[in-house]
Amino acid sequence: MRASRLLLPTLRDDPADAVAASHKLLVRAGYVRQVGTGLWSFMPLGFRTLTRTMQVIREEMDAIGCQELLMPIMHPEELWRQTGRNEIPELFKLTDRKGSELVLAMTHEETIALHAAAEIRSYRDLPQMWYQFQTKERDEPRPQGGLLRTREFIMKDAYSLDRDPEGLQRSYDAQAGAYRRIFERLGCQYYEVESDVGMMGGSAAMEYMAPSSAGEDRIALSEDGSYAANVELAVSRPSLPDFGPSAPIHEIETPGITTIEQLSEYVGRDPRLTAKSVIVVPEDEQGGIVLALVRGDHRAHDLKLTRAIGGPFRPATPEEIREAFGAEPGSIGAVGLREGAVREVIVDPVLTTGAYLTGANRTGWHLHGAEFGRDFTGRVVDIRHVEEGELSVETGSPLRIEPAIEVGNIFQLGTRYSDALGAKYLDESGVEQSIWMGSYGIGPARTMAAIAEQSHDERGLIWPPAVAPYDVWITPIGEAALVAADELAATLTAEGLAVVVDDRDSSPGVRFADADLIGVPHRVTIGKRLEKDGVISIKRRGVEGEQDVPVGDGAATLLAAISA
RNA sequence: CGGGACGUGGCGCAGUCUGGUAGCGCACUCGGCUGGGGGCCGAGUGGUCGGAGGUUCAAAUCCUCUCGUCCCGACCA
Repeated sequence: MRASRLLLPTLRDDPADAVAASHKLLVRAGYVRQVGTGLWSFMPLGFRTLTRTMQVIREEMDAIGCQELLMPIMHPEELWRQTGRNEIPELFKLTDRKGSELVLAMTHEETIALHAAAEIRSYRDLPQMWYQFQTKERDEPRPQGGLLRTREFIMKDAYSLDRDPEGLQRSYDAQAGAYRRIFERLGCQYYEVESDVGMMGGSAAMEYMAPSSAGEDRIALSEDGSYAANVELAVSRPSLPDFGPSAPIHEIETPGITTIEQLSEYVGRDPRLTAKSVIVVPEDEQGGIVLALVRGDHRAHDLKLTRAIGGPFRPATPEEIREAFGAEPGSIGAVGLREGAVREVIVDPVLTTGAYLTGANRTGWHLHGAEFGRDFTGRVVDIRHVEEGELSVETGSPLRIEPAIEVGNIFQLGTRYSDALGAKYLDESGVEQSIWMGSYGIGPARTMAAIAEQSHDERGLIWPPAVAPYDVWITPIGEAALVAADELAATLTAEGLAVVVDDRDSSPGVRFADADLIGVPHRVTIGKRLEKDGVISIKRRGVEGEQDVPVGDGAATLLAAISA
């Protein structure tokens, strides 16, 4: 392919509104263009990389016996009412000319369960695995970072149908294996981590996380590699203070002390010997205040606390705190609460051993030596934010916390969707049973962006070979060089490679800069040295130095490098 | 949803405070030189200053409303 015929809308400057590296580079290199907030076109270059990414995914899905199909984006809202997911705020809704209510699918569990209900009759029909590449629509509160978070995106979504939990586990494991091979082949560095089931519901879930500073998620990883989890549900062993002997609880005066730091300093005790009161108001009809207790040096994790409460919440106002506890914020604790002051006390498990310094519910006073069970109580739920340096529960290996981009996930859904839509089968003894479902997603465009985040330099993108839009970029300098370039391109193309001959009339420097920005793995320069020495230069993107080879060996050298 | 910022040729920006004939760089077109890292010279094309309303002799500039986009906090491939 001649570059002069390609749409290569490269930009010299970073787009002004871009922050993420992948956003800047994919726009600058001419891969994508924005249509609106969270809405992107894939230009020809970008579409090639997207297509190659999807092809790797397709091959690995096919390899585990997952069958490709295609379902519509627009669904009757009634279908979503059956699972209650029509209430999700991210769901786009519309009405047709007859007044029928429709939704734009954000995922396809309902549709799969609908088809399973209609087509699966017997245990002999199971197991099944189906997948598609289909557009998803999500009314995101905040699209972000170019391709990293969009309102419309193509997802590879796969679904498994099994007769029982054991079958589901086998399908889930097969998908996990395929996912590892996919990210491996794509050249996307990733971690497989335990994750929250979120809006999908279900029993088990893992996320495939591409480490990147642009990531919105945080994952906890043990140094020995044995533990990896999203901080949304990560657990750890915190360091323990020396509690000393148990003593009766007693009040101490702490004038003007409102923070853990002040308290710890004032009484001269380790912050790990204090308990912190987090006071929140659940945003539901039930009303009331929740008092959540974590150790003084710890933080409550919002999502963990949301799960513990069973729904969203907001911080309590100082007025609400004064009214419920009869004391100012900063002196609040769980000991000696009056009847009905709070809806519930939630206690982080760390606090169930030892004695703590905590608010006395009397302004300017704290309590020494409060012990769980003796002096205060509450529902024990892990709500603690795991911190860097804490130890893995299993092996005691230290944890580090890294930002990452969620590029894929797998869920064991169970029977939630099949029950809602009546997806059942008859077993060997003629008894009707629920179908066990799993769902498995990958965002190819987000994956592409994650790879761009992980693999670039100051000159531009550096694509892993599997996802590069072209395999070889040839820059001829001069008339004779162009002839040689076309010959080399023809040879390589016949071998199945995608090759660009940059015949544009720009100066060599401009063309080199474009080739580097676009990030094609192998670049060939054909110039003066062809006539002088009969050699051409081959350069690997992202690797220092060039290799001069006789023009006749060019194709063989490239083919060897590419198949290596 | 809360908070902040920005909309001026295709891209990146100045001009706005203090109203007075819309500018710079890049890109693009033509001619010439150049040809292994965004090269040089010359001549050009292209903008209802996001939109609407208002104030004024006069609005990119002041006022009101509105639309759009980005970033920071709660949600997810």
